Amino acid sequence: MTIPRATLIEVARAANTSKTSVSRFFGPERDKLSPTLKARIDTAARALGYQPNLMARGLKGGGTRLLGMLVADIRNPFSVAAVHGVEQAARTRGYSLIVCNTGNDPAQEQRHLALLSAYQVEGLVVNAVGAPNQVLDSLTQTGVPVVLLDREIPSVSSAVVGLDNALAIDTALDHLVARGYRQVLYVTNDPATASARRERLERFIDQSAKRQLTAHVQSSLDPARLYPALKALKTPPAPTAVLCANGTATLSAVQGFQALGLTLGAVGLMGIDELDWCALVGPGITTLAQPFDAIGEAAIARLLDPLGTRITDRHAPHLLARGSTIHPDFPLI
Amino acid sequence: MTIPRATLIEVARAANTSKTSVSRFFGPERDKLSPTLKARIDTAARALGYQPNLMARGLKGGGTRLLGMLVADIRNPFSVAAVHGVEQAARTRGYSLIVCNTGNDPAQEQRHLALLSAYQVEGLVVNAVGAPNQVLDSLTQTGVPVVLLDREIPSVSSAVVGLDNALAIDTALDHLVARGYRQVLYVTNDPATASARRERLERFIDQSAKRQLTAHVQSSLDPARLYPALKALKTPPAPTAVLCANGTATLSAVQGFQALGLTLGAVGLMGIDELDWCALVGPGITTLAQPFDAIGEAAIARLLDPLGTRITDRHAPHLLARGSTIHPDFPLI
DNA sequence: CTGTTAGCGCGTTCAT
DNA sequence: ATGAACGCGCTAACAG
Repeated sequence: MTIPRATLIEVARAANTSKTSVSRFFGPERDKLSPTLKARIDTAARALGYQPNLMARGLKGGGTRLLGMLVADIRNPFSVAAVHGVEQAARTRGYSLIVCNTGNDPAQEQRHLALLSAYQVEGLVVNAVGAPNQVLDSLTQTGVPVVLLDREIPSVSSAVVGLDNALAIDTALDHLVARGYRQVLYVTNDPATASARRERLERFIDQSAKRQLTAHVQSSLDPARLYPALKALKTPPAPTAVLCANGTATLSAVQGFQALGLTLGAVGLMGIDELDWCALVGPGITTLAQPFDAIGEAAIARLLDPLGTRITDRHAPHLLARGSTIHPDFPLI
Repeated sequence: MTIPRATLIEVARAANTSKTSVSRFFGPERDKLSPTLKARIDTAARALGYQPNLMARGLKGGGTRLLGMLVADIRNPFSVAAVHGVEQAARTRGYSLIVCNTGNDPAQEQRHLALLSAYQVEGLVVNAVGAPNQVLDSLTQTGVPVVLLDREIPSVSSAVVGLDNALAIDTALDHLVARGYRQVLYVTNDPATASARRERLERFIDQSAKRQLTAHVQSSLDPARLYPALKALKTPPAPTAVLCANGTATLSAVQGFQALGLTLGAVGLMGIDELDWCALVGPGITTLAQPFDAIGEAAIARLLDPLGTRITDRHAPHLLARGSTIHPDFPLI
């Protein structure tokens, strides 16, 4: 009982005209049609419930108006926000987005990349997990623009769009210093696997020294390694804060605080990435929010406006100061 | 400097054979080729970096292997989990997913539906916000299977896959009763706009009566209306709990608890939908988690296995009991 | 302004 | 086992 979908030809027949005119009616050349013809086509198309087949259109060279996005882990709030930002920007320009989740698996990443290319996407936003050089190179070679989101890939020269990591670290340290903390433990998950984590870590080491802070680094979120590091903060020699490299690290740190009975504020806590619950835990957790709308817009702009050399790739974070960085000895006025 | 993507014909030429053989090589008829030919084609294709054009394939009737998913609000954790579940199930069967976010806007919903149909998706998973009867009907009429996720649509007969709402409410009430609560405030956002909310609310009214609980309903999350309702719970006549219809309601309730100084447990709190932070707030918030893997799998099964009449559409929640439903007068043994 | 013709890249008969 | 020819739905020259 399934009626096949109406085609251009059927509409043309019903409207007593040719394919071309109908095609024009749905394209940018609609003006070049006489009012009478337009009316005829309109009624015919409406009556048949006609909808252009975007696939066939893409075949000829009209473009698929499809963009691909590769995400490391869709369940990570960072990815969700990024997808949303990119999607918004894409829709604004009349593009749709195929989102693929790699689940942090490089093999999946390769497969999905191949798949997206097979779907003739006109551009690709990649939040990489592995280093799919080959695929990406062959892709750019065929003229498909690629933008890297948050993470760069060794030997891939595409633009990287994301947070200004150096500025983020600087902002965080400035805030912690202003709030009276003199010693900082930096908590991050494996810096080897993502360029953004490396950038942040390096900047932290560099700038904490410049600010004369006592700095420590904990580069594993495994409780067996993280908790001892936190425990050492219980009776600190100076006001001490924990700075978390991203949302995942913040989550682990908060769990650690609760498990070990640390008091938010007495030991400061601050994280990069804003999460739903950061305002809810205890006195609220101070965070640096990423401007995902701007980032998504920039990614799409890089993809679709090849001329745009003045596009901002590195975006400033937004500080959300809350109770977790108020030390009891330095209450706010 | 962009080299156009290699086509079937070019591979054929390079391998000194015909289009057909190359086509067979990439299709299910690969066995029907002689080993020598297979080898020739393989090297040629590899050398040219050939990848079949899935768009062109779809044109002839081979199917696009594309599925569409429409989501009410991608930033809602419910949607994220649902997308993930559906995507997993789709990939397992070799299908890709175009995810469209309606942002709770019925107009956008209509547009995206039209778009997905234009992309020749072979099936559609819809988490509706409005009531796009027309589009959906014409879609099913052309043979595109549709599955409704969580929310049914008036006068659309497609299967609805999601949580077993009645069972969820029953489970919640049983838990609250077992934990000693005798009075329950049910907090929900507008029940008019989503069938799942209605189902839950009705079941709550029905079953709370059956269990001889004193029941109240608060059907707005606006602080101006919600907070007074919560305030009334501060000095309750009997052990009282708040039951939240979904993650959004839980968030609002927690904020209310904090703003009004209610103690979790002394006033019980329980929510449908598990969220990252539920384990972190105070003594932890008791929730009912939705089994999204099973739900996604069921949705895809309904779409792709037309024979499957034994598919389970309504799925049992998973109780995560935590401290927010431990009343001080009834500590656990 | 409008219609005619020729592909786009691929799967699919139907021959060989 | 292999290849030639046709058509999918549409857009892009190219006429009128």
